[in-house]
Amino acid sequence: MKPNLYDRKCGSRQVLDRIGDRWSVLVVLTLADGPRRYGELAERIDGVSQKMLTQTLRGLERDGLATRTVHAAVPPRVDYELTDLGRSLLTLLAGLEAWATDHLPEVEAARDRYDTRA
Amino acid sequence: MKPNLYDRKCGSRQVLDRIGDRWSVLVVLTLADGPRRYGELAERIDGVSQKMLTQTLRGLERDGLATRTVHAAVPPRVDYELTDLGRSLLTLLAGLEAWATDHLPEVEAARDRYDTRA
DNA sequence: CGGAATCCCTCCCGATACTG
DNA sequence: CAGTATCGGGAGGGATTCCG
Repeated sequence: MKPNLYDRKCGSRQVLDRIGDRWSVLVVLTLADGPRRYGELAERIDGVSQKMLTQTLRGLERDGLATRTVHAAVPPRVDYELTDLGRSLLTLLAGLEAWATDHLPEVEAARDRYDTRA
Repeated sequence: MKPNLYDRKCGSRQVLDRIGDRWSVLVVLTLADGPRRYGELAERIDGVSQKMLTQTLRGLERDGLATRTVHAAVPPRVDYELTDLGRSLLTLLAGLEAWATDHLPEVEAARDRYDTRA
């Protein structure tokens, strides 16, 4: 049976939920150019709390989109990296990022129109 | 100045937030094949409440992604339809839908592995 | 039929403090 | 440095009721 995105019990909807998560998208995009340390991610992604970053990374790890590598050293060093699966998603997310920046003016114009009229 | 997705004050992030909204994605996909009535949308999208559907449609309308057309008739009839801007986004979202269904088995397998190990 | 308005509650998320 | 643990506020969202 074909996965039905519109059925709330279908797993594909849960996959979409992960994609839809704001932090997941930003984290995956940040991992585009290769492995990153925890601290690097925290620094690059403005506004993310420690808690949400960790939680997001665990989620990505659980879904097989990223790997977590602990280097035995002092101070501790942990690297996160996209898996093949994660990279296959990256392509699509990069498209979304491009769309968001490309069409930002149109969206903002539409909002102004809507708000002033209403 | 180039829009910076990682800056929380940047408008592009707000655009991403709309994309990230679970109901928005489903509504846009449901509008793929042409105009739909309010009731049709409510029926096809499992689990959406009246309130969230209306709220989502208002949001899409505000951002210029969809139009709302009221037909003067009894009983009332309201059609929603994607704009050109909305259709340009549809392409990307359809890609996400395909990814979600295609890679669902891999994601579920990864989850099982993660959960049994932990 | 297609909403708007209200109540109400959950749980998401941020802030803070502590640890290996 | 890279987390975990805990607490509390606030927004998101469901259920219900009423309206044009």
